Amino acid sequence: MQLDRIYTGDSANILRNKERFRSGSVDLIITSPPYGHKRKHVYGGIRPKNYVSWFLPIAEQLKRILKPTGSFILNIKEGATNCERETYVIELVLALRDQGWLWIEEFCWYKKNSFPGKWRHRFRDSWERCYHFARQKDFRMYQDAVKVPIGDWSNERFRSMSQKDYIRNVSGTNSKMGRNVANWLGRKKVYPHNVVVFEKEHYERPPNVLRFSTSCKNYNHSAVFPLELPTWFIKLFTRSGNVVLDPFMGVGSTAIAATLLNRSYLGVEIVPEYAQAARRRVGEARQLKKDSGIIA
Amino acid sequence: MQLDRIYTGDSANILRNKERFRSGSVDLIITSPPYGHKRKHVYGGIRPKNYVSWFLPIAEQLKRILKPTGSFILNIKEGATNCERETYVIELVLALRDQGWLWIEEFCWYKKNSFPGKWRHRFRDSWERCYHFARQKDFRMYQDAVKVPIGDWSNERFRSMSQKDYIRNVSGTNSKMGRNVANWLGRKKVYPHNVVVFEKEHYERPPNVLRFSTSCKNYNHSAVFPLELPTWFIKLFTRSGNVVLDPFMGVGSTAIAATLLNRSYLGVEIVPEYAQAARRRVGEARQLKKDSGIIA
DNA sequence: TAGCAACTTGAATCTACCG
DNA sequence: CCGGTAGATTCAAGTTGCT
Repeated sequence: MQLDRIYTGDSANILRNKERFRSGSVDLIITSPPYGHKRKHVYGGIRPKNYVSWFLPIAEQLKRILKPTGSFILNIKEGATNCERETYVIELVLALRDQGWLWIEEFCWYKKNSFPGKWRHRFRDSWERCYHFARQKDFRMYQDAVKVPIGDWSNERFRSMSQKDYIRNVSGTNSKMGRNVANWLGRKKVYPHNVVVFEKEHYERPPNVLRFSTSCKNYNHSAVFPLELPTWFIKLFTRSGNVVLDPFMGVGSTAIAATLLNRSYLGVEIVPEYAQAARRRVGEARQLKKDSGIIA
Repeated sequence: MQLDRIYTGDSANILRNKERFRSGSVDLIITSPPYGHKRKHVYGGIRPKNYVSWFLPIAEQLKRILKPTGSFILNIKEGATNCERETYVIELVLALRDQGWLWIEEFCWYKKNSFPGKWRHRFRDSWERCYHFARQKDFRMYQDAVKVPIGDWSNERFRSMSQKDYIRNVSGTNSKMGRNVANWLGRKKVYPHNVVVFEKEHYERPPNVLRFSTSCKNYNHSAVFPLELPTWFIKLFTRSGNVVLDPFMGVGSTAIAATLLNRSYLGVEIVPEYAQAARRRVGEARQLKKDSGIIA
């Protein structure tokens, strides 16, 4: 099996190739498939009512290719037809469970820069679903990899600790949750919570809500996701040297993120122009990394 | 039918009373029912596997009581069992559609003050679902009532990118939306479809992500939602003098919000102590409004 | 004063093993 | 092989001090 390749073709066919995509060989699948659309000319253009039956055979192959301890991240959002939200996405979740996938989580990707809405009965659609599926309960998850530095507040706060900071404060409900500020003393890194400052930009990243800017450069492709999105999940679910697969690669964000993080990638893209753009962009990213001497 | 009353009792029974809850009499139903729970001591404690069949008869009555042009807002979030998310919430959505409801929208309530936190295979849950259902396509919606000044919108949107970048980005897409935004950049005005013009001011249509903090004063109730949540939906879907129903009233947030906005309310609460607390809190709110001379 | 910034630990459930 | 039990695993509708 060759790594770091982007195949031009239809995932519904090409994923069945057991030499190119060997069973149990991939650590993470992350993808944003074509969404169901009423209008045929939009990218992909699977009809909502056919969506589940179109996706299931592909998911069957993905299950074969994924390592038993791997994860599958599916970025998707149903549209609205005739005033109603489509149901194919939630039907797909139930169908994937029937196929043997475990539905672990639904992350909310809150899109900071969503376009304004223009509908009388509907607001701007400013979030998408990122489903996390796994093959078995003990999938790999590297939570420490997404820790962030503790805030500057801690210096001041820890200097003047009050009596109450040293005792455990339990909530008034019977939830048994509590906090003890003294336990945070000396901590360098913390789990992601609300506002993360990164290169002077503020990103919000509470546990299962992700807030990134949408991509600035969209390469004439209507569904590019920002690098931060695959980056976050690649850090969370893989380690250096692991393999990441995107069966609907588009212009290659997943492959670029994987490359910058020293992971290998595999991709499939049906539109030749997109596949070509993806290969070029990955090459540029690899060069950039080499030039800058970054060893992640 | 008497208005501004909170009945102590079980919604599964009491909503069938056609004198207390007359057919087609309510403009908005907003509620946060007990979630499915494994733990018995938690409020409500309906088992996930029984949830849909428990809820459907109640929803049938809600459909009877709601005006044809009214809306039903359901705040809920599934938990996790044995490493997987429960499926009863998405099954409920499909079942409610079968019952004749239109699924209009799913708002994301992003709890911006949620704790960080993690378990071996899971981060802390920091968002909940707010489903919007309606009986028919032409439900009432007063978007002006929740408008946001356009200044905030442009500031936030362009904080992280230059306007030139934005034009370049947007004009690369084939979407019509892109041209609208590009136009807007040049003229500082947007098509009226994108922006609400109200008293000569331009307002953005809000997104379908709501950012409210969870309530901190819990009144011995483990699941109080913040006043902002019912307030926002009451403004959006009702006018002064309309009637709002909460069949799982808890300590009365919905009734308080309705009172402060000069709407009438109806409520049902099964726990006598909560019902009593709700009546007391509504009375306090009414008094407060009178004292301060606010006429909303 | 408003806003910010941070996990813990008990209990229910699951599983593996033993009688 | 089945059922019961002990040990392991999983999950949680949160607040509040400080600047």
